[in-house]
Amino acid sequence: MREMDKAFDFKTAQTRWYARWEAAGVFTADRESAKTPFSMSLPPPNITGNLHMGHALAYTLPDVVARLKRAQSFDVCWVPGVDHAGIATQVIVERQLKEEGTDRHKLGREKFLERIWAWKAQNQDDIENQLRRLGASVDWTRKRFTMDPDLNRAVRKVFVEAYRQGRIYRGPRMIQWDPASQTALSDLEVKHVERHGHLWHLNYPLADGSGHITVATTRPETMLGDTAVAVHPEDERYTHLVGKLVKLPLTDREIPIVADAFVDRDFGTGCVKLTPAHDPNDHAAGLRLGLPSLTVIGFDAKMTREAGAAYAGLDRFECRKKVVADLEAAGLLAKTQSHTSMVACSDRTGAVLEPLVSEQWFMKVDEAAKAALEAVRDGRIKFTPEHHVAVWEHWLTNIQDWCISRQLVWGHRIPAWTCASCGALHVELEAPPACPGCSSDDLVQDPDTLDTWFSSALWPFSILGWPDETADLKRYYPNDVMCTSYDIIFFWVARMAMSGLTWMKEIPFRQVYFNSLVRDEGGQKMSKSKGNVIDPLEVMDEFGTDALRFTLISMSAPGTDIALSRTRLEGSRNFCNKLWNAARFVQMNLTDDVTLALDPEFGEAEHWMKGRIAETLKAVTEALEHFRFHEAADLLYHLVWDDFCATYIELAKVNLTSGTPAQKAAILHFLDFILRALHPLVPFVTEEIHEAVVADRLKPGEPRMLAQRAWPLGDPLLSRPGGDATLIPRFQEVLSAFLRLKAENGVDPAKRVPAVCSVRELAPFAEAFKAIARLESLEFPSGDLASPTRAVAVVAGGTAALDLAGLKDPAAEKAKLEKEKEKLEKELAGLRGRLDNPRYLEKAPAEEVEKAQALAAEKAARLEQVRALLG
RNA sequence: GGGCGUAUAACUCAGCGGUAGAGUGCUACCUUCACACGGUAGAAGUCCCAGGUUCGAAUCCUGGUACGCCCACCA
Repeated sequence: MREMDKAFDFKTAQTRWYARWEAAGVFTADRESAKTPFSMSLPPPNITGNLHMGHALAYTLPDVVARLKRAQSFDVCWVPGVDHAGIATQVIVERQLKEEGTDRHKLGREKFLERIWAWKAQNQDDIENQLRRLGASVDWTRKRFTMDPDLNRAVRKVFVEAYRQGRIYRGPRMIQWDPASQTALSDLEVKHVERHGHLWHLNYPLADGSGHITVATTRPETMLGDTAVAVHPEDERYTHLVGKLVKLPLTDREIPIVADAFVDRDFGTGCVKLTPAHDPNDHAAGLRLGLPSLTVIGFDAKMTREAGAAYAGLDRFECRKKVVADLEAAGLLAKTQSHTSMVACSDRTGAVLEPLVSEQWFMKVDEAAKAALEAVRDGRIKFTPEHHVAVWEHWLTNIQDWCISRQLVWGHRIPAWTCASCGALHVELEAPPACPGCSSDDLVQDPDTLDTWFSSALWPFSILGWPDETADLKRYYPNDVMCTSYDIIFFWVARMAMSGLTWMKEIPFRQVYFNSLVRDEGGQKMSKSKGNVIDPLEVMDEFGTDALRFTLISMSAPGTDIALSRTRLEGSRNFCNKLWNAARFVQMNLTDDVTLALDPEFGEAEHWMKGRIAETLKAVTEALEHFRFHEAADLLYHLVWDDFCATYIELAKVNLTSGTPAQKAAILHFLDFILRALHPLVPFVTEEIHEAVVADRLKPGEPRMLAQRAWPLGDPLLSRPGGDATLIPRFQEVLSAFLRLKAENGVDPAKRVPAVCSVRELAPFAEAFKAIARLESLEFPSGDLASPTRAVAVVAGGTAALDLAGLKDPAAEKAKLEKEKEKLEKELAGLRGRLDNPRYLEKAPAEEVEKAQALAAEKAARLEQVRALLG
């Protein structure tokens, strides 16, 4: 048996074990198994980067669940994978090309794609290895990439079916255009950012020369594309002008003044310029009123020829300056106000978006949204924490059609072909050899790709082999649990629900657990620009993976964000080390004949420890099954530190060093229970200890690796009858009293003094008292212990005292007793107040009253002792 | 403009109807034969404010206040 080091060396442990688990197939699901299946899908990380702290949390929590379920004898299928991350990936590779002095247009579509695939291969390996370092117990034999050929087949299948059903359509519509990445975006990819700008008041002269009308705008450059000015139909200030024409400044056009109820009379001047080509509101109004649309800004965010010779080719923001200057020069700038507004920006590139009309593909989602709403309302899908339901309801009831086409190269290519000769559009699973209409073979595939989330939406079933009816699909769909971050509830969770219900006719998962967001020590969101990012890879190097996991788990109270701090990480590392050293101490004292096959011998301490483990295991199981990870971590922390290390091992030291094999077997069993209970949370340190201490002492037939051992809840040993559960807490109180008396009287803790105690039931613990509190002797006499040389403390059921002779500090003792008396009197007064209230006695549950009475009796007894000692 | 969340010890957070808790930090002491990534003892809280429900409220309700987040086309 290997000797254990003085401190837990996590670096070697965490590289050794994952490879062994994986090689032994511990994480491989078995579709032939007779066990009950339990399935999850890993939210696929983007191939664009390293694991960040959000991933660490989002993958640790389901790993706890997976390891628990595996131990509870479920056939766990947790499928991992990575996401191609359309825009993000393309932006990164394009940036690399730029550094090399080239770009994707020079390279050409095919070469560019090759380049991205090569980059992807490297990154995928990296991120997969980072997942392994984290300990994520996923089934690598089933790993997927969102652009794998069979996932592409699923995407094409959905696209073609949806098109045939009329759920997918193509058409010119106003979309949000990102000039930086040169693609359309969906509404979800738009972030509204507060920007300080101006509100310019512009005078538009009336064509008949009878004055002017003043409009207010934040985007003066768009005035070059105005096709009307709108006022509210009931705005008396302007009704007389409706129908008149104004002369649009800086152009030679005349445009009408129209009335529409969408105008807010109280904003600006109450007159709004209408630019149907460049504003979603104006676009809608233009359609309502039959106004022409004039595109003055192009896809490159530069002004078009339509903007006029003076402005064509200018960047939109340059043009803004020029338009303002020109209007001012013409005396038409009435006022410039500073103004703060929410500007639509790309979530990905940060660029200011341009609303533009263009030909795009859209998906109708109203029906699917209803189904998804229904599934949550009727409880088929449950959310933890539940408050996310409100957000879900709001978004899905106001959902708009989804713009799914992207003008990107990296992604699933849209399976649509246009005939170059007859112009017919064909949406097919495979490229048609010739146009079914005119037989021309000159078919051109749509160059666009699909929104990344289109393939993500199919993830829970596409990874199991859909559209084929595979055995995996039958067994593992729907998933039991989906653990993910709430910031992608719309992007991903809602869309998975909608597509699952549409294509599988069945929910994709029964339970969604939304994990928290990880923030920095001060509660700030981590971001590169703030420089407060804590890198999980570095944390794993410095504190160990187990410490990182334990910290995240212990801070994962549902519904609150996590402020990750160094001190918490240190605390978790210390905890792992504490466990390690307790195990090391046990191991040092075990002889080869001590095994888990021995029938252990229980004394009072063992009965108590057994009870503590049994209670804790029950509570931990309950907590984990309800996603109260922090509660499980807290319970186990105290079980290990307070109960096992501080109390039990101290009491068992005699047995441990000189006991019989049967007595030592009890200790071994307890350590074994603790390792099994902690393994889902801190797999590396527990496996390492298991190897060093337990693996050679297992019962015949038990798996040698902890990762394969069973969850210990319900083990017969934990319900062995016997023992007085109150004895150990009373022992602890008396022990603590002895130690305190030494401290209070300024006695060196190492000085051995004679002691007495009136609680005679504790006599069997005399040796433990003497060893731990370092007493010279300990008697359990009957009668009054008080004496001038004794320092006395009141404990439950009696008194405990040290014979200090000249060392006693009477003043300190008196002060202490006075303080205790005050406290007891106050507590007793509170209890009496309650118990003397007839309405309390009448209305409170009997159980409560009894508890209060017992407590009052105990306090009264103590108070009496204290008073007696004070004389 | 809507919606959600959070306010508890110096810090970070649990608890959420029946004697105020943890970790870290702080003070004093301890090189006790598993662990100084340790041990012992201790100090430390009008549980944001104001009302209400209740025998009883940090916990439930109402209204404030302060932060944080999400959604939304007011030019």
